[in-house]
Amino acid sequence: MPAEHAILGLLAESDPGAHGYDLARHFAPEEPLGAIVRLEPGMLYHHLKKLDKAGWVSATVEQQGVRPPRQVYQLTPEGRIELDRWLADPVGRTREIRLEFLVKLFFAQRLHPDLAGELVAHQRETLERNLTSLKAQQLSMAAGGDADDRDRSFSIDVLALRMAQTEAALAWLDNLLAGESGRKAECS
Amino acid sequence: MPAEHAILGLLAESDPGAHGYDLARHFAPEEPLGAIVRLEPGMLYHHLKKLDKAGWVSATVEQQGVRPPRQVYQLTPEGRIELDRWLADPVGRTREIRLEFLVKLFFAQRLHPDLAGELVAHQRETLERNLTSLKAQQLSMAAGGDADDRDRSFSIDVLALRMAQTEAALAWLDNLLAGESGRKAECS
DNA sequence: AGAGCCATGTAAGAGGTTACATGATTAG
DNA sequence: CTAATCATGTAACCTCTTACATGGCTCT
Repeated sequence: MPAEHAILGLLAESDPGAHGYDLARHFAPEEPLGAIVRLEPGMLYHHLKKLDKAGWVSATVEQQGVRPPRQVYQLTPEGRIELDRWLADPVGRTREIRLEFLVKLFFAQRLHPDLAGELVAHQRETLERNLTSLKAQQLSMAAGGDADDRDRSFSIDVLALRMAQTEAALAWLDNLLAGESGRKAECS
Repeated sequence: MPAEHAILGLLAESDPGAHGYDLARHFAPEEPLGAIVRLEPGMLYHHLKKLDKAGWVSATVEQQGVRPPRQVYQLTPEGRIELDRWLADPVGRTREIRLEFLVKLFFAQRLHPDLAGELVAHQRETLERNLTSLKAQQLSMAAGGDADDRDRSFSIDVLALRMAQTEAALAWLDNLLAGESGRKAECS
């Protein structure tokens, strides 16, 4: 799922459009995007066909003599709408921060630099809600006595891990916001 | 992969063996194990067949009159060896802590309570190494100047997230160790 | 009488990985 | 001469998800 939106994002940045091989380069492991999402050529071409069928990209064939003809893809207006909707939508679970949110952030900074801060803020709120719910579960876990001691102590450890990971992500988001406004202030 | 080892772990705990439906109960979402790994019945039976073919479990059929016959599975000696090997082996990546390591911890505490602390210590070392490598990448990133500014600043943010998540996991592991030795001291 | 438990599975399909095929061109 | 680049894909193969089929039994 994040891979397809990453493709939409790349097409939004490449003005006359791009063909599969062009896009594949951005998913090489040394590129910033490839360091987050891995995408083999086979899957890339598969996704492009799916996006075409969904009406989010459109292809125009470009003949090239001896090589296979290039399919040059462009973002359609519907595709752009879908991309913007996706970019504004924070991820629901903490574990999705590492992949999907990073991809959103990557493209938000490029396509809507002024709205990237809003994405971060919304993501912060979502994680804050998750943290609250984890705290509630922790309380009910300490009280509720239908499980045996080993089970309860283990469940408490699990909750503690989830809370620690969520808190770490929240702190990172705060640093992001501080860093960005900091850089803005430097320039003014 | 963690699901199959969880099955081995459950069979190690159930003495005369267990059939699929028995095992499935442990993967219900309200059970401590089901809160970590989700496993639908279809996949469970599939895994049991795979484990049988691998020689890690063996099945004996138990007729039941009108209902479909029970396949009662038992852990084989090879299965036990594989389980113990897996239990002693820390996970390589921080993101595997949330799933695979928690399953290891769950069974380590039940099957080898005295070795659980060792697993945690080994996991700590592994994550510590990961953290060192992330720090090195961070340094080379700040120095290396072949990328444009946006790319570099983004890559730095990505590294900062990974470090924050790894540090959170390390702190949680430390609390685990402190908690366990604390509980041991209480009992003595 | 109807819901849900027991106990096994199959079937269909989505999604992903890995490896390969093509065949000229260009760089070391 | 060898290897990589260009540019597309296909094929085989896993894994996982979702949903369903069976059919008697027990609880309310």
